[in-house]
Amino acid sequence: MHKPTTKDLAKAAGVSLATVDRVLNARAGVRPATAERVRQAIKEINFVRDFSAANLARKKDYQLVFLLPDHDDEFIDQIQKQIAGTSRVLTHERTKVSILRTSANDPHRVAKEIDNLSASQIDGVAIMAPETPQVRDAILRLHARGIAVVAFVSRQPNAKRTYYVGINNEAAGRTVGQLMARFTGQRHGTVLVLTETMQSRDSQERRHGFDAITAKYADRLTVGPSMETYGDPQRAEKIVKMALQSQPPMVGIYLMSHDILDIMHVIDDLGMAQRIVVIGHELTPFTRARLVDGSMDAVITQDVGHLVRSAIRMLRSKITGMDPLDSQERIRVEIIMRENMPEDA
Amino acid sequence: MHKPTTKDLAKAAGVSLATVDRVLNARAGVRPATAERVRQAIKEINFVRDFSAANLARKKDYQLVFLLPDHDDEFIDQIQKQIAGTSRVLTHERTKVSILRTSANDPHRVAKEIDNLSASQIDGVAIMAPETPQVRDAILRLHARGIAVVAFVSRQPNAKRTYYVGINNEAAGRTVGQLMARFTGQRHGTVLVLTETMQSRDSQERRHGFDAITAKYADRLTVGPSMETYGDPQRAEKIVKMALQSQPPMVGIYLMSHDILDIMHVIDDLGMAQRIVVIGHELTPFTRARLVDGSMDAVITQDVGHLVRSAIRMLRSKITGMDPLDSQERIRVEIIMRENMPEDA
DNA sequence: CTGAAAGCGCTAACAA
DNA sequence: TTGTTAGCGCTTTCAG
Repeated sequence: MHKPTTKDLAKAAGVSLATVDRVLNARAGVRPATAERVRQAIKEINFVRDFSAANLARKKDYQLVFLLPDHDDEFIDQIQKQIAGTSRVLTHERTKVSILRTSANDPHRVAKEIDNLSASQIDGVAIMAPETPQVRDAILRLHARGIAVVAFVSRQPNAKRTYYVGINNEAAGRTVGQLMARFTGQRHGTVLVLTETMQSRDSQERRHGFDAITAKYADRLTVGPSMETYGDPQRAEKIVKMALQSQPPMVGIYLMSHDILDIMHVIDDLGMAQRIVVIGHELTPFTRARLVDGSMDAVITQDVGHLVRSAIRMLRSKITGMDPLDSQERIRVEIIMRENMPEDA
Repeated sequence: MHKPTTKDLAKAAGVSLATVDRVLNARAGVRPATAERVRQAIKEINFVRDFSAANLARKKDYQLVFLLPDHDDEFIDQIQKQIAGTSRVLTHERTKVSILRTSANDPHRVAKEIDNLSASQIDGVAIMAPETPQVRDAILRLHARGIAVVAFVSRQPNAKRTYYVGINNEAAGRTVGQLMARFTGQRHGTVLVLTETMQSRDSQERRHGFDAITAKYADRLTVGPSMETYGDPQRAEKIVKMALQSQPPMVGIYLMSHDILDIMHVIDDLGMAQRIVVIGHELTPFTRARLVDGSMDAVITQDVGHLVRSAIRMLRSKITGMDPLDSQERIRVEIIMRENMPEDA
């Protein structure tokens, strides 16, 4: 027998195609009894919807937008590139995605931007923005308007029902901790933790995971407090120089932010990268080069292409009601060294 | 303006829908001049095909098969599970995949099986089998019959035009080498390399990569020849016990095959796993447990779900002529430790 | 509240 | 060699 279609379903339930369609799409105007009859028939004949046929008939393009911080760094850059690279494939899936940049540090502006979105013809939004009450509320407003939302790269734990597409930052921190411990061999010394800011929840989670592991090595590793650079190279330099004086001597540096160009240049200038274990986040052209020349030892990263595709799939599945393949959506905490660096950009 | 359809294309080229369809699908019976006219029009109006509509109209299911070795181990098991898990999603894509098991060590049987396939109603095959002349020829016969083929997990470098879905084994070996060097700290000692067999090209590639890195640490690491267990626990035990006598003492073990249950039990019984760095391949329930209890230090793996999906996508794209998104198909050499172990099975 | 019928973009007989 | 036409499985007016 062939796979049952809406026609079969209509026959089985003793109704017309239109009615079948109505209950399939949970539209109003069907007597509860009738609806129930259809639902029964679905079980009986084991009906499964053909979504591509539905999309074809609907003749509708799904409009998605990525809301990204307007601050420019390599990581954001990669995200943009991946979004662009995906769009060709998306044409075949009746999906259009655009990018919107907004000031990451002004919660009100972000919230405003989100509200604008909910007014326009948008079906889904991936939001990358620090968690704030304003943003959280704006997200809830999106939900209320029936617009699909996912939290992208930055978790939004207080915006209920908001799926998170991104790495588990605590696991990432733990992983760095373990690598730091192992890569420093049996050496005794201090470890410097450097970040742009500890304001963000991501940083806090990473630090938490990092400490959980390094605590086990307290007999030989002394981990200082997280030093914040506020994106200021001068400040970064002072911090690193200071740390160099420490007793016992410095054996490792954990670069916690993904924006680490300035900091790495400072470390370079002091000529210590080769002697010290340096571990950071995100695989970018810059960190890639550092892994190759040995000035960084490992990078913890999330596959940006996967991140983008996963966000899109999740949005689409929320919009169409078709549920996703969970195992495909899990974002892995990847360890990259020179030896297992993927070849492409 | 709306996205151009075949109708627009027909109008633009001054031909009928049927003719458009013929050139789109490279079918015979079109005068070259006419075909050219259509091709011109495609450029001009920037036409892109709607594949899901095409599939709908074709009313055809794509039949794919995975040809797997009939030897049972955890890795094969995971592959089967992932194939099963993917099938739900595949229903929406008009794709049916089945699994065929065959004796991996008998090239003639494998080739026979492949030939049978080419007789039946199959559109694409993913083949996991050691490279042999027989298999290579059988694969070429598939190509000749217009059946899509990919080499799955095992490369087929001599079967021309056969795309490989799997990890770069040399890079995997290099990665293990680097981890071994770093995880052993500054210690001096010997490293045991254990494998089921060195017959397979995969093993040779891994070994090659491994040596390339450990050679740099020759001053403190002595790496012995690859010891083959032939799947015999007794033999494994003898080898390991022998290695334990070595001077300088053993500091690490590289388990090169993915079938390592027996070997690990031997290592356990000798009570040395905790003192020695043990690195192996593939994340399975078994290796997962070893990472947790600390008897293994790291595992190099390829995401099996990704592997399966990628093979399917490549086959489908070969069949439909729709080209894939390269960046999505790159299979990564993943490093898994206890800290970054993905949660699910 | 329910149904009949036209059509989404493409394919595949069947005619011409 | 080319065109006409009836669908594929589903949605969506528009009547009833």
